[in-house]
Amino acid sequence: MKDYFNKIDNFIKSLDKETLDLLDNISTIREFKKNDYLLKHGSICQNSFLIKQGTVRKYHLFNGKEITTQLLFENEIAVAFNSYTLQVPSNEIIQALSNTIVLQTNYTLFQKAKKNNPKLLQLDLMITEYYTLWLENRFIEFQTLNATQRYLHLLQKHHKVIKTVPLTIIASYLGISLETLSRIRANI
Amino acid sequence: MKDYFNKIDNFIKSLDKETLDLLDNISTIREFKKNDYLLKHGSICQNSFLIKQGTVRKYHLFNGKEITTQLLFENEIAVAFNSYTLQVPSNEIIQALSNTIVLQTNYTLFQKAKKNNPKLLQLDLMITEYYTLWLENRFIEFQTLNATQRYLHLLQKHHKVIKTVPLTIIASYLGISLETLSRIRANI
DNA sequence: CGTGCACTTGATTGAAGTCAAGCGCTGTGG
DNA sequence: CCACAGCGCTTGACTTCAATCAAGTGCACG
Repeated sequence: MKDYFNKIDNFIKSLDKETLDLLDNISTIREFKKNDYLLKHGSICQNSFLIKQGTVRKYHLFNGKEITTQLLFENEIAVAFNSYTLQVPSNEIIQALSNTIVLQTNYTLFQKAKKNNPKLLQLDLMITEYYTLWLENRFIEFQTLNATQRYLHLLQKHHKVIKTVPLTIIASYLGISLETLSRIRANI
Repeated sequence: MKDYFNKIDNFIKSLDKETLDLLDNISTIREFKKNDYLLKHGSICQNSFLIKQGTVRKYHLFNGKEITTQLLFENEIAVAFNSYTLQVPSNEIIQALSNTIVLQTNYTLFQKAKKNNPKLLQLDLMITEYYTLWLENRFIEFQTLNATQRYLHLLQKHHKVIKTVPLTIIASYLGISLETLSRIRANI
C-alpha cells in the first residue's frame, strides 16, 4: 500500500515535461474554508481534489445520520468515486475539516487529456488501483475487527487525526456510535 | 453499475482486430472441477479469470473462519485484487463452486501488452473501476443494512445463487453466522 | 445401514445501539 | 461582565441484534 503510494509518486516525478504541462493546464489551485463543501449532495463530481494542505472528509447521509466514508490528508486525492466515474449526481458529500488548499482537476478535461496521452491513462489506473486497495483494506477491517480494534488501528495509522477531528466524525468513520467511541476511549 | 458493465462490453466489441488478437495471445481457456482452487492461499495471483461458465467464490480465512468476499458468475472477472495488483502472496483464495470454464489472462503478459496498446490500458482501467464501484456498493450495504435486509438484497440481485450455493457460504458472504441466516430464512 | 454434511431450532450471551441526563467549555448578546 | 445557549464529550440504564453453544433432523451416498 505505502509502497504503491511511492510508486505513483515516482511515476509522476518521471513524467516528461509535455505530460506535466498537460496536467497543469487542466488543474487549478483552490482554497476552502473549514466546513466548506468541495462537493454537495446531488451534484455531479466534476473534479478530483488533490489535497495540498488541510483535512477533508467524505460522507453520506443515511436515516438522517452522517456516515463518514473517508478521511483525507495532504497528498491524498478526494473524489466521490461513484459520481466521478459515472458522472451522476452524488450521494457522497465532500467537506473541508480545516482550511484547505487543493489542486483541482476537471473530469472532462482529464478524460480528453487521457485520450492523447497513455501516460495519463496509466496514472489514472494507478490512482484508481490505490483507492481500491485502500477500500478493500477498510472493508476487511470491518469484517474482522471489533470497534475497539478498529479505533486502535486508526490511532496507530493517523494519531494526528484524533487531535483535530471531532469524535462524532471519528465515530461515524469507525461505524460506531459516539457513545461507544467515548466508552472505548475511557477504557484506554 | 449495470450500465457500466454494458459500457465495458461495448468497448470490447469495438476493439480492432489487432488488439483482440493481442488479448487472445495472452489468454487461455481453462477448466476447473467443483471445489478446485483457481488461486491458493499464499500464492501470487498471476492471472485474472473471466468466467465463461460456472460459479466461483473468493474468500479468506480469519480466526479459522472462512469469510467469503465475493461470489462470481458468468462474464465476471475473478481476481485477488491485492495480490494481483501488487504481485504479492495472496490472503484471498479463489475457488470453483461448480465445474467451471474460465478464460485466464496472465498478469505479466497483460502488463506488457498494455505498454504498447493504450486500448488495453483503458480496458484495464474500466474493469478496475467496475470492481471499485461494486466494492463501494457492497461496503455501503454493510454500513446501512441489517442482516435481513442484506439477505433480501442478495436474493433480489442473484436469486439463482441461493439454489446452488450452500448456506454456509452465503452466510459468510453476508457477514453473519449460518444460524442467523437460517433464522432469517425461517421468517421468510 | 450408518456416517457425515447441510441445515434448523432453542437457550444463553455479548457487543454495541439507543435514550437520557449531565458536565465543562466557548462565545455571544443583554 | 455575567448569563445562558450550544457544542463536544461523558456516563448510566436499558434494549436489541446477532453470535455462540448445543442438540437435533433429514438426506445423500459409500
